[in-house]
Amino acid sequence: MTQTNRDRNIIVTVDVVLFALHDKRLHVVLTRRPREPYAGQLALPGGYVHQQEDIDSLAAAVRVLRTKTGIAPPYLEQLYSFADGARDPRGWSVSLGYFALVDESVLRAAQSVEPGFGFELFDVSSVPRLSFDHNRIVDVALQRLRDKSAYSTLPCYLLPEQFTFAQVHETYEHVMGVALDKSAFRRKLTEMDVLEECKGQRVGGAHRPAQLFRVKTDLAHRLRLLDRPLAVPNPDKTATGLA
Amino acid sequence: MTQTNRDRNIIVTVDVVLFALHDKRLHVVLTRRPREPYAGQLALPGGYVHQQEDIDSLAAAVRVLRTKTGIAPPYLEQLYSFADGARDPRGWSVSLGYFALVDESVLRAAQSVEPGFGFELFDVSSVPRLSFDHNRIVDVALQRLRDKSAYSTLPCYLLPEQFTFAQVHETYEHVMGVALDKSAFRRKLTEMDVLEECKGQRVGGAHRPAQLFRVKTDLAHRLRLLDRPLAVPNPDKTATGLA
DNA sequence: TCAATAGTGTCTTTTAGACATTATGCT
DNA sequence: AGCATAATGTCTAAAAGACACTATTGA
Repeated sequence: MTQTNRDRNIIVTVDVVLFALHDKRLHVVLTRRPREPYAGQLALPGGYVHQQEDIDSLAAAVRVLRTKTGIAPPYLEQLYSFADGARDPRGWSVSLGYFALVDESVLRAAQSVEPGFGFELFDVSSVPRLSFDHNRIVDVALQRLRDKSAYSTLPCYLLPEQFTFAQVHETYEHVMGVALDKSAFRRKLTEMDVLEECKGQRVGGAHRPAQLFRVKTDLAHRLRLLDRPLAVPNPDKTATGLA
Repeated sequence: MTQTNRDRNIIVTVDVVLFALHDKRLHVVLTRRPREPYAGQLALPGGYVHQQEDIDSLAAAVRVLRTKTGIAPPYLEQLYSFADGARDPRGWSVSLGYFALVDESVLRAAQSVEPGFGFELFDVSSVPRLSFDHNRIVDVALQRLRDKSAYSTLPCYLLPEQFTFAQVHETYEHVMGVALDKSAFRRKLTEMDVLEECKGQRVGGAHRPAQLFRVKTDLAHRLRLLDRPLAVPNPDKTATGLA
């Protein structure tokens, strides 16, 4: 009933699945492991919980992400915990999984600041084999992101501060992997009253310029839930390039 | 970057929030702590992960629940992980939180088998002060149960194998804390095609007997998600006795 | 004036909310 | 018979789905 002496320490880490859009496709941020096990292999940014520094697991996730990638994401939430005796060759271990979203520009800023460390971006539809059970963690995160996007403003965290309606629309389509009716989508977002116009306009080439929006300041950095999920069209219409 | 020697072991436990209906109200199963810290105080059924016995955290939750309460719930899922340096006086700790649902009859069976151990049932609307951060864990579990009930067949796990339509209806109302239109609710469940008739009837007193149903066998013990949440009526109609 | 994208309008279909009505058994 | 609960039907209102249409710019 009590913890016996023959039990080694249980390893406790945090691992973060950080998503961003790149080339209109959802990508994951990965790092190379600096040491054994899996030295040199790709893995999620992660590391041990430091009892002295980290007041809780969220703080640990923030610290690890900052240390390994230089990124401080505006959205970071606990995903799931992966805990068993087989996922780490060193013994029974717990990974406190987090998932995070950033706008691509934040990535570029971070990458230039710390050129030695570095991280790599991978399209979620072609993530290579990762260390430990990190492929599974990515899968769970992807699932969660897709599910939650259907009934929340979560995908807005993948956008820069100002964006056009077309961009939000596109972002939802890329994240959810389906085509969404432009009109219905706009109606929904308008009724929900989550966006506000920026008075500046912007041209998308040689055509009619689009209105810029931002997430309403009073609910910026607050996730807004829908009363029902976004309607997904009936048959097999899929967003460009995604299934 | 690596785990230093001055770090004590991180404590890793599982704690289970087990819900059941009793007297038409949602209750939580609590136990008394056999030793320090909080000896004799109420707490969630929980305990250390045993590296030798538990292949993963789910197995640990099952074992702990069986050991402490004699109950093997049909529904058990990971809830959230609570991990910080302050929740346990012994040091930095991780609680892998699970939440579970059972039909009341399972409780009665367990309680009579093991009269020494025992657990206590508390109405969720009047849970006393608990050990550690267990009140918070209960709150999170309640929230999750309510949220998930709105778009799934989760509350069916609170019912016995056979039940009437009125019982499912009532159960949803008690769990969600709102009155649901009987007709619309029935329509929804019928369209979803999750229930099947049992050929036996049953009397509810001196009146027309109700048809008994069970969850369709092909999806028994499988959670079924709705494409949209259950409609909650417009204004302030609340279920009997709940807000 | 044309190409190309932004943004709006409108019709149809579906689903939900409200509530009336019928059904069935017991005493 | 009459009551109490079970079960169904119907009307209305509100969303969603589909898609056509208008608007606005630069070339």
